[in-house]
Amino acid sequence: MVQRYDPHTIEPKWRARWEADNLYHAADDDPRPKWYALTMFPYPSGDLHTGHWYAMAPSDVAARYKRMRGFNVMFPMGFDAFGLPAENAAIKRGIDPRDWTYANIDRMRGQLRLMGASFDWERELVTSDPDFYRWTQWWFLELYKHGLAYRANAAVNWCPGCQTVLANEQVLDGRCERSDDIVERKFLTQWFFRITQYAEELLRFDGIEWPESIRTRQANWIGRSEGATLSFAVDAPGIDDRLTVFTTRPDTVFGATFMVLAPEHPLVARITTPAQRAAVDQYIAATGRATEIERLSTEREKTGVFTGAYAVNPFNGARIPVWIADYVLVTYGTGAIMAVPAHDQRDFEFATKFGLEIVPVYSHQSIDTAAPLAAAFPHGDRMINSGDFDGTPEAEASAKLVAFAQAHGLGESTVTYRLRDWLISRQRYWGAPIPMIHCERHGIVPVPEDELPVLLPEHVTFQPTGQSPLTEIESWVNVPCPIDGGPARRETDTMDTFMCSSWYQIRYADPHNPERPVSRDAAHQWLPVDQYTGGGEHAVMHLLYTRFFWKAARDMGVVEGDEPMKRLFNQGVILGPDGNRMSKSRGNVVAPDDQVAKWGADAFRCQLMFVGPWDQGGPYNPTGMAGIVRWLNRLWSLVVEPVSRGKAEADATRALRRATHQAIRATTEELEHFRFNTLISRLMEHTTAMQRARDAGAVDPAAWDEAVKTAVLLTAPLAPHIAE
RNA sequence: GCGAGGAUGGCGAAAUUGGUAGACGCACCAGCCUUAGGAGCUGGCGGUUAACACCAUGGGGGUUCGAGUCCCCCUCCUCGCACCA
Repeated sequence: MVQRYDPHTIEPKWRARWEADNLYHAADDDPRPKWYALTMFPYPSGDLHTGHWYAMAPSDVAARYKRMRGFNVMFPMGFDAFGLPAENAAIKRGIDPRDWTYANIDRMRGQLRLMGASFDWERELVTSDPDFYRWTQWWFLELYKHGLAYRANAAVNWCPGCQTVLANEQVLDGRCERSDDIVERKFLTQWFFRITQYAEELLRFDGIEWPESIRTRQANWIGRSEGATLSFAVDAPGIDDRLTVFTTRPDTVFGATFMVLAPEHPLVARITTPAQRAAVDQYIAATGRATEIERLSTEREKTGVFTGAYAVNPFNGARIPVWIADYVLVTYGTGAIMAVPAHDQRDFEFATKFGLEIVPVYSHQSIDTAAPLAAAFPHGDRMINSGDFDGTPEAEASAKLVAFAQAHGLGESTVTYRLRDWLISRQRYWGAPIPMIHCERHGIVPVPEDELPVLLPEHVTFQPTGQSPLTEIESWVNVPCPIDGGPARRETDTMDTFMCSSWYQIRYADPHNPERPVSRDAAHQWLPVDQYTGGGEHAVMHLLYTRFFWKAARDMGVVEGDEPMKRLFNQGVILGPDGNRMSKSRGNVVAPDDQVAKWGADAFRCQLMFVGPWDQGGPYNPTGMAGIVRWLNRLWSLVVEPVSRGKAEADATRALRRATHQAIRATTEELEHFRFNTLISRLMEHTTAMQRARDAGAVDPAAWDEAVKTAVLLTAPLAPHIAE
């Protein structure tokens, strides 16, 4: 009696066997070449959803493929366990964030096992374990030692919903990336990482294969801009400050007819004249209330106020008014601009509205520069109204102007970046405490390394007050100063959870090391990641932070090489059958556990991969499951049921062998490029070819055995249980 | 506004460097089988047509012996970025 294909019998059986055999543990001393395959680890939200399967199952296929190709594959899994939802659960339902998180992890661990993925569970890590965050804190101290962590007062993004500050990368369209609340601007003293020190290097992607879209988004985010800083004297009695501006168009400096400072610019208070003070103060108050969204709206009409002060254009001695306006951002360049209304549309609109002078400094073949301009024209032919520079063609103008400025001490060529330093303080409880101590006598003192980890206290009360809940715990906050034992206080902010995910892939190489975050040997053996897979939504957050972190770690001598992940693949987003994002409120959720209970893990894995190209995502097709199940059934029958072996037609044998070898070739090709949908279709064709051979009468034993063996091997990465 | 990607049957999608458009699968239709099932098997399935044949890859032009693929224009969709001086 031949057994029928029954995933519910074979799947648990083989998963238990793999675990008992420790089959997928990647040993450090394995002589085969290593392959580090990594899929982004999940946040323990409580339930493993189809999105997780869509990200992880194909990653597992790729990892299994590499294993079959003779690599010593490490494919680890863990949990990105710090973060706000745990704390929100605590506030909402009175559950301890720790209990909530670890209960979720227990549940998700079980759900992950259903996938039949070849995870190396011996290397599992949980970022909220003291064994892990001890090293997160260690990195903080190292960064501090190397001048890459500092505390500063700055304009920061404040999320009123989350009651904490956010990094620039975590603000999307003026809203909190997590809670969607409109972000406010505040001036606070916070901890930063000096990611800008690596801006130039982060723009290079040498030696790594990352998607063009991610590279472009990172490059745009870093926003390198070449130009010059020019220095203008303030023409006011008793004030000898100079106003420094950044411009990409130093060649238009003779057309600078006024200046504009950001309302928050530190010189505003000093240069404002008594007559203008009231208007200026009112304007600053108004813009302070405006949200980032309102301020950045392109449609919005320009606003601004005259400070009463004047500056002197160092190139032509012109006395030009100094205004403040919120279209100038304090966070970019020097927070001040020279306004050239003839050649910059924003300045043009401002000048037109407030009746300021407009002086073109370029001739233009189709514009009458003597008549009033209808709009700014950014590019022209030759310089005019520019003294000795008149007649210079635009292509040569900037270099000439900068050389002049440099020679006369008026300015210099400068590169500016849009990228800001990474703000990592969070006024929240459920994160790794920043290992710093504030002492009245010694200032900021790092916690000595041998006192790590700074443990998160337990049994905390949660009231989102805008301050870390840790502030309330006097017994934790008050500590002796490490220098003289005198009274001091702990830093009560915790670290951005993106800090944990910036280095987790390093820890997987040596997850239980009590001495170091990673040993030299383990780092050398396993790092960097050979193939990283995950969502592209992290383009300018996690994927940028981890590159920065790696480069810093390299410069500390902890890791080798310039990049943390050699190859990156971004899968698409799997949607509900109705084409919308899966959500309980829409009722379009496909739950992996249900699918496994119904069809088996192999079928669900294959169906997710069969719906379309992996990087494209798209709606899940529940009816399509029938095709996958039919295929697995046909495959099973062909392999386990007896066939008539004997003298086959030469043509039939040849056709079978041809189909088998085409399948081998196609599988290799498709797997190398993550084309799982077409891979499955090729395997289906092979299955059909086998059926045809079997139904034609007797099969050639050698060709048949080869076809069976091949079908099983080629299917193994995709549907590991049935293949086993 | 700028940038990138996309538009192929009823549906998801295939299609090296230009070379039989629609592989594979779903759904559907017909038939077979059966203790009638969310089962299995066989065949059909872009459109018009009795057939021959013709038409067909968002729309319009072009290059070419030959275009889903290359070039130009247009429409729509998706995703980034967006007062960055």
